Amino acid sequence: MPFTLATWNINSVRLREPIVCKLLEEEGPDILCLQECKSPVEKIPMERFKALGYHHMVARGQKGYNGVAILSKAPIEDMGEMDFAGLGHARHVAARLDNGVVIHNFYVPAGGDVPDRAVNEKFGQKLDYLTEMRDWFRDEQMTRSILVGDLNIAPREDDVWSHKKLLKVVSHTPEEVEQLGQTQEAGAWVDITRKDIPDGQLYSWWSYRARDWDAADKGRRLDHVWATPDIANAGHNSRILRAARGWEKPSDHAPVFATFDL
DNA sequence: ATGGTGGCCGAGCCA
Repeated sequence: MPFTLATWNINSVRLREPIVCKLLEEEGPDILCLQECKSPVEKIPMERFKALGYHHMVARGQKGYNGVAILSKAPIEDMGEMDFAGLGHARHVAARLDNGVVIHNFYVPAGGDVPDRAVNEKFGQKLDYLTEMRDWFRDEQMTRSILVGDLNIAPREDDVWSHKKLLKVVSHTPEEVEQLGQTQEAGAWVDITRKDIPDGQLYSWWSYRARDWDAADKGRRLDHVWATPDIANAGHNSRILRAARGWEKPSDHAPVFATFDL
């Protein structure tokens, strides 16, 4: 049975409840993975999502910051969470579908402004988080798994509006790109979005600070869908719903979709 | 070179 999933950094699930519902109604993914819910789990407006057919949720939350959730039409099993780099943040949760596929939903630390761990502790935490992800994937050797989320890194030159201008900007520095590459390699993860859309500029995030985000189009591809090699061939139909960036009271991220024939 | 916006909560932190 094929299923479609979407991943979306929602920047407050309570404030954005109307556009989460809009996405569920108009696009109807089987699974929606959210990041930056910025809410305790018990305050996520689950009744609204249930009314649209999404009766199941696996989530981790905290007050005001971070938070990840997996919404599903079909039952899912809570597979726990990891707390990398000892941050004590709600940045990961995993769920298993009936077909045995495990979905890992990540919100990797943004890393602050200065790309130097000697002067910016947050940048060091981001690198450490990725290192611990790498070590976990190396030790676990996962199969039948999908990894989605806001990884806060745009790895390719065509994942950003200007490779040259962003080389020293956190999210596209060579150090981060190298670290993300190691994390991806450790689990042999296949970038499904780029498998489906191999060429051309591709973004999932546009800053709130731009005068006209659409016209300026200074985007970055921070949000990712990866799969383990045993199921990577089942992934297809990747797309980024850019229109959602222009919805009422938008998130600064657009949802990323993929379908898996499994 | 700087400041631009937005969300958490109701100041200052985080993105």
